[in-house]
Amino acid sequence: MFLEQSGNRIGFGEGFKSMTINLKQLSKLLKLSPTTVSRALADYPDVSAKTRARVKQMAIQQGYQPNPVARRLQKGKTETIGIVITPEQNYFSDTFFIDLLSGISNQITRAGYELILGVASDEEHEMQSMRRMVEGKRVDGMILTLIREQDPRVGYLLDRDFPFVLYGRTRETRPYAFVDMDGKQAFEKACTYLAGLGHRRIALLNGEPGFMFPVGCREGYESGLFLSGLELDPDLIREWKHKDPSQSSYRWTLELFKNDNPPTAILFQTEAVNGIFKGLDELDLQPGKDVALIGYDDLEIARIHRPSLSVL
Amino acid sequence: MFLEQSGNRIGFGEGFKSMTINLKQLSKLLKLSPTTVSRALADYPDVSAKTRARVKQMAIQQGYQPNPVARRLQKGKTETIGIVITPEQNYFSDTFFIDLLSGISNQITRAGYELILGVASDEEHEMQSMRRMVEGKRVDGMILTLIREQDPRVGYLLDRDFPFVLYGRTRETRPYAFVDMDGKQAFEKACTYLAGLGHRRIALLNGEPGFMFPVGCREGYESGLFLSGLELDPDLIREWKHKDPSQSSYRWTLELFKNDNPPTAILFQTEAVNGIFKGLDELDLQPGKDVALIGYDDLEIARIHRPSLSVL
DNA sequence: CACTTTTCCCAAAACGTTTTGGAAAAAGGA
DNA sequence: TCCTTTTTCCAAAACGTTTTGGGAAAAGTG
Repeated sequence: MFLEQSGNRIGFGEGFKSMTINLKQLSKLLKLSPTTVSRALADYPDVSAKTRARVKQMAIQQGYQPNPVARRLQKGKTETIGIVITPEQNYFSDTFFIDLLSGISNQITRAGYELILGVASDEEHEMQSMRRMVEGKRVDGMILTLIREQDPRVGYLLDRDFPFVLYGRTRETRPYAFVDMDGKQAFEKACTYLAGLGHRRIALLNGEPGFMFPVGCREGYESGLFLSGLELDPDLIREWKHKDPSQSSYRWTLELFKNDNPPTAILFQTEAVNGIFKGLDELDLQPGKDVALIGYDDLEIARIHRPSLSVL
Repeated sequence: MFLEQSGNRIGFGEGFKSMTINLKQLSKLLKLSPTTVSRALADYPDVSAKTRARVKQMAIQQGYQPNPVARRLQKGKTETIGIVITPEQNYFSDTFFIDLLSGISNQITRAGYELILGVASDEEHEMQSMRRMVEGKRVDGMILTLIREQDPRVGYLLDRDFPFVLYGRTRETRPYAFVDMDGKQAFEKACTYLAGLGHRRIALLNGEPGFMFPVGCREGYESGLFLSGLELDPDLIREWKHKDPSQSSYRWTLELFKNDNPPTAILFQTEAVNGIFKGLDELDLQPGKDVALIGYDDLEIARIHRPSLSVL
């Protein structure tokens, strides 16, 4: 990567002389006390409609915006939510992740809050980045993603009663807020659907343990088999690696078909799609013809992929 | 997407009763004035080595961390850098983007600063999100990405002397700070390299105008042709759409080979890689054999792709 | 009119730091 | 010893807002 630079060095450190107006200045302009102006803008009932209107108009005219830092100090809230993401995250999806971030950011902005971002390269830094936000009193709440089955962050936050939401789930008995996809239901449906089509050898190319989502997917798979009166065959279950979904699922695909009684269908998370297709290609098997495929997760790559996939 | 929730509603809005210690409390503990404690921690020379040590030890023992909000108010700095990203960004790369974010975040954290994130879905929201940060006095400086050839944000920031750095470049005569890749040099090299191998019909599958990077790439391509004594043939230049690199480059690939005198090599940004391969596949052309390919940008997908690419 | 209630406004305190402008004590110099 | 300099500390102000706790004027009530 070639780097260039133009112009003088720019000092972020010097601070920026705000040319914007102050509450005190605004109140002077209006010949009112700062109290009244503040309360007028906050729609308190103890300021007359007339002055409220006058204040608001002047505020707009002067482009007044209360200094968020001062407000936060007084209110004792940071009006900020923290999120720590991991480069690993990207392997799990392509546009999905940024779409998630986008939704979060929009809602947070709408609420007048701010989203501060930490990027951590491994579990240790994840924890460190989160503690910096929490103990440094930099945020009012945390959003956690890429949750592992055993995730010390959740215990940490619960222990100190710090507000948070999980995107995903973990093994923790105490109640907590989370948002997650129901992999169990999806895989159960997919499984019974395939069985209904006559498939008897349905393979599962699952994520490896460590995160929660493979747990649900496996549960759904097993329950789907059971509901369809099929036996579970451990030889038909394989787990791709988080670090390299493509390679590992490619290898497992090859291996699945070394079986004397090979699968006629494969269930998988979309992370594995590339590897599976590569494997089938090498085995001269036509996806959708020789082998039925059902993927899970609405990832962009699934939409682009050819031949097209059944995505649940 | 199925959503679930567990536990009671958690109110981010109530604020969080900090159980951490205060400067005043700490100073009381030390039987010193807040002034002295503050200055001791900041390594001012007007506090004796002995008390400085005592203060620091107690601070660590009590887990004291100065409240960043209060510090910011007093210092008149937000200690915060803003960045606005676009979902579009994701089409331009896969892990590359998060890697960039990661580097930025790490450096910013190291400096004790914070990174606040805005996600904007289009140009209008990009501007709006940036203005919110700048005029709302929420940041000391901005980082801008996905810069367009004509980018009103740059003028806006220059006009009000607000510190910023561009990741990319724009058409603007005033000096400003930026970081960018030298697409021109890369494409020139690639072009002369191919010409050296004997290629006479080198196609360019470039990004469409609107951003700066296709400009540099095209310049490099043209200069490479010139240096190799080749004529520029407009029929060999095509532009993929930002909105849909895969589809558009797929179509252009097909069209390139409808030419009476088709190309023997293609230069492209890696965004186009999927479309090109799909096109060549359909035309029964072997990449690397029937057509030489050189891609640009160190994207993860290029590493995974099979057959492997020459990536510059 | 005298009293109470309502309306409208404001001065002062508070949030938790850092900076300013000394002041007291200790040390040095003659 | 007396004066100057250095060392070490601190009280008060400041950052820009919101909240607290009234207070004065206006409006209602008998």
